[in-house]
Amino acid sequence: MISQKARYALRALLYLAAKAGDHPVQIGEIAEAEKLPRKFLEQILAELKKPGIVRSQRGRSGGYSLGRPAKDISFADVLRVTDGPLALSPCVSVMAYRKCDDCFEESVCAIRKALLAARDATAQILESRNLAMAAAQLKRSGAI
Amino acid sequence: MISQKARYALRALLYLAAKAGDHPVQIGEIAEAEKLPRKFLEQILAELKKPGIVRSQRGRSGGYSLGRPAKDISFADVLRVTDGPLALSPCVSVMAYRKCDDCFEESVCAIRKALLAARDATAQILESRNLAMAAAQLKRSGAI
DNA sequence: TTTAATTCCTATTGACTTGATAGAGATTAA
DNA sequence: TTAATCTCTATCAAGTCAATAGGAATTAAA
Repeated sequence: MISQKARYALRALLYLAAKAGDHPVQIGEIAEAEKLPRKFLEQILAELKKPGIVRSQRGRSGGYSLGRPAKDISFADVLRVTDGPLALSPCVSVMAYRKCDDCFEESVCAIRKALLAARDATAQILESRNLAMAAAQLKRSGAI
Repeated sequence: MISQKARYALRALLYLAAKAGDHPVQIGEIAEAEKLPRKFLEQILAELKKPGIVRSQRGRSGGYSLGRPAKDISFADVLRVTDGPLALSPCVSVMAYRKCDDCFEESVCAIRKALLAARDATAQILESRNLAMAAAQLKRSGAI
């Protein structure tokens, strides 16, 4: 299951993607519109800022905007920030590989082989879905 | 990521699948062979017993064996017991559907659509891999 | 120059989950 | 009868999750 943090992040980002104006959006507006806990959202946006998924403008009339085009921000990008690797085991993570603590011999591990296939399938989907697609979907269904 | 419990469960089950004798295997043997914490393994096998993944024989010369043919125990079956639903959100879980707490309108949720596709991809893989395949793999690679 | 509005940073907290450990009870073959 | 096993319940420390809090830094506008 994804974390609450991930849900909040995705909703905030979708809001930014749907708005897509020229000037930044204030955190208060996002929190109110999407009914997100404001202070928690601050932390989340701070994390999203590090890898450049959002960028911020400080001071009066500051706010947040997407760090790059919505079509270049995938669900995988977001979930990796909020929830860590997509993989079901560190030994099959592409972005954050690590040997399992008690692994005997990775190359013959039957568990690993199944988890690797699962990772590839999940990543293929989540990397192919981006914020632009999701925002367009929302518009089509009249939710915005 | 899968839990430690899931790893232990899979290793114990693979041990049973590879052994595949007629009489049950004692928990002490499994724990020692696979280097698993014995008392923790007890709890795990108890959980696997409820849905019939393993069955047990009590008393002297008792032990555990697979509850059905290894080819009929998928990775998905095991992970659902140890780690809960495969889905990334309750609203896309097939085996344990639940509406998200703060969901506005499920049918137009853009997040849900992506997570649903991810679930299907993951489930397709994990339901198609079973203990018999994994055990055969181990034998082929000479690990047993 | 001041002020007000905003993001930024760090600490804290309660509830829950994880990964065990412990010990006694129930069952059964020898 | 006994010894070897599974069964059940309780407990625990450490970590994670989902927030909340308060003030510092920054900037546009008055």
